[in-house]
Amino acid sequence: MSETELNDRAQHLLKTLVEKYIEGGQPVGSQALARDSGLKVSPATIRNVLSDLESMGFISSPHTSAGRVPTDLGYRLFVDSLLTVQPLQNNVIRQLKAQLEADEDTQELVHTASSLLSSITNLAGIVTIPRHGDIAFRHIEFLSLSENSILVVIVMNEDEVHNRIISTQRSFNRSELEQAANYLNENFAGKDLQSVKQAMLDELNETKNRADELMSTAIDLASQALNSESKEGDYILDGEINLMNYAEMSDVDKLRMIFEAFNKKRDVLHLFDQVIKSEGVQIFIGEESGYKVFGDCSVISSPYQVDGDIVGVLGVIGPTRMAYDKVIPIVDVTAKLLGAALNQQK
Amino acid sequence: MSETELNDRAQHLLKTLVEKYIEGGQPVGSQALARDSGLKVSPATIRNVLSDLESMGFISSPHTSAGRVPTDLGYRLFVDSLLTVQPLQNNVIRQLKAQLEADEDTQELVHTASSLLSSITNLAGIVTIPRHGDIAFRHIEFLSLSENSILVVIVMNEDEVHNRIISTQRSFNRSELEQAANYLNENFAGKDLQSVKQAMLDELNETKNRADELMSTAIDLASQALNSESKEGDYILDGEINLMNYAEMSDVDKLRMIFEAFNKKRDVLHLFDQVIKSEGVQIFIGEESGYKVFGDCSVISSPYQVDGDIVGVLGVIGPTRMAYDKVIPIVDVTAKLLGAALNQQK
DNA sequence: ATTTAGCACTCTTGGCAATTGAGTGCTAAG
DNA sequence: CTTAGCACTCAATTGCCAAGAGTGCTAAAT
Repeated sequence: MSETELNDRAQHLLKTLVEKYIEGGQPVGSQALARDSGLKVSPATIRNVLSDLESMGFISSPHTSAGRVPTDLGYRLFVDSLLTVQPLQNNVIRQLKAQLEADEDTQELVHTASSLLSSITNLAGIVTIPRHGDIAFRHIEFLSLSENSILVVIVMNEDEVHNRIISTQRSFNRSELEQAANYLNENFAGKDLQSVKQAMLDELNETKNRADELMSTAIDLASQALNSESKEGDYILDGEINLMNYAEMSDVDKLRMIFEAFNKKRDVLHLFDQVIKSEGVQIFIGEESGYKVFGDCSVISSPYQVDGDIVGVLGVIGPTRMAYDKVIPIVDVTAKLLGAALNQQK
Repeated sequence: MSETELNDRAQHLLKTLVEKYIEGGQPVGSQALARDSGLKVSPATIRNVLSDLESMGFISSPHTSAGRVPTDLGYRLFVDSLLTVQPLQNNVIRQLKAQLEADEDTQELVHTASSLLSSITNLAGIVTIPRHGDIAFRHIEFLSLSENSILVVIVMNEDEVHNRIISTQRSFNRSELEQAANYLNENFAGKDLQSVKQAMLDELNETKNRADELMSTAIDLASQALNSESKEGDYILDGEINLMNYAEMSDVDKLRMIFEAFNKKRDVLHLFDQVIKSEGVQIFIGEESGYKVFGDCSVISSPYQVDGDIVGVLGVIGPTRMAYDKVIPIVDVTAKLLGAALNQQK
């Protein structure tokens, strides 16, 4: 059989093989398949099929006398066209909904989502901090801390509070700071962050001419604080420890590298950048992710949206051998429910 | 030899044994000791001494034909009276100082301290959030988010900003909120948090009579927000991953339990509670900590103080077999420098 | 009384078959 | 195209042996 297309039987066998391997973690042999596939064929026949599947790259055997194990490609075919996803249990949905709706602010929400993902799937849960295309400046407050340091509190969007301490050349008294804050609040509240920045810069040039030092400094301070607020992507991780439960992660070295990657964040964010562009659940299997560290892992992820705009990505990461049928719908609805909860908050 | 007191030679041998074991990680035998102890005695003599040390519980042998390994008790004697601590290199002190002084706020400082501890020692660094006996109320701000939720921003002490969203029965307009904030800021700024709370409660009763609804609500809001601010002990952990580098931690199960303990925080905080009461560096070796999870770990910790008051604890945690002579002084000076940096910030 | 050499003993470690068992690939017959 | 039969491969286990490290004990030496 040298066709490129797989016939039904081959597909069915691949499917049961992957299912059995996911369940048991042991290489699956022809006997076991003959017994459990439901097909009325002998092990020998199955061996022929397996041999084909192997030469097509869907499965491989660790060594001669072991059974077969799915390759990344095998998993790929499995999730793309063989998988029958488990319908999500109602109580899981209810649990998710209840927990997410209880939260009051964005930060909490993101944490809860991450924690729910990890605890329900027993994998590591990741949720990126949502970033709105238009960050609306809302309110600013200056507080003098000492001679030459000022605490700036900025509220953006609905409920995001940021605070930064900035150093100044000279000291300001309370009324100066109050005036500056008032000025900024009255003129810029509700405006888009980008345009605020621009307006501030323009203003800065103008006021410099007018030598209105206070305003100039106020603007300076605010934009300093705003600038350093471009944290540009961060995520909340939860349940990394779950990964330690899996046999395929029993190598401490591998584990360490994965944990290091989590700490550095760069790679994970990069990976998620690809997800943010597309809709729906996205799956990276093993090497597909492009990162060697995650060579034995799969990532199941989905963007989530507020107001129809994608504002972030969430997902789970775990061993390649994971229960895709259960995890995929969980990631899917969590993304939807998180979006809904964020929407409601407005 | 059945004395309870150890003679000089026995002490010296225990010392070199511990040193050699810390260095090499292998059980140390009589030959090795005869060679490296500097004593002019034969292995046979040393064996006699080792036998005594073993029966006194300071060392033990994994099996008959292996050398000896220090027990927790052996380590204890070692750190208590045999250890010669390494004087800290000047450039390490300079590095610590420079990095800590660069930080502007308490949060940053605590993070930096934790990160420095872990990176210098290659162990896990822990720093508890400082807690001042008198938390001074400084400034409050209300911002209406929606119909029935209000964002409360409270600044306490020098630079600690907390924000909370609270739900309200009815909606407030901007000037109402401004008035309320002004009232609180004018009357309570600078006061101790406890007395503010009390004053607020008193005020609340009064104003209820006067039916001054706005003030009453303002006070209510503020105290609600303040109440939920009693997070009562938390710490910043850094470099857990370092622990994965040690051979004695190569058991994934053990590692997982330790990481779980870090996540739950309870046990670590409990342990640190004992440190906060005493001055100077405190060491828990293996089982001494009282927590099975840390049975193979030692904790080296020290309280740190601001204005002469102990406000927190920092330390490192790592395998029992660690370089005590180097780590102890590092923890010591880090505690002092963190205290100094916090002081300076005021 | 302490130290030490000598020696028997114990226990781990590594290497080297031998055996077992699972699973395969091939071939020839159905 | 399917399947029974069979030889073959390879990992995993077992038992065994030798080497090496280190000990404890005893008896002699200091």
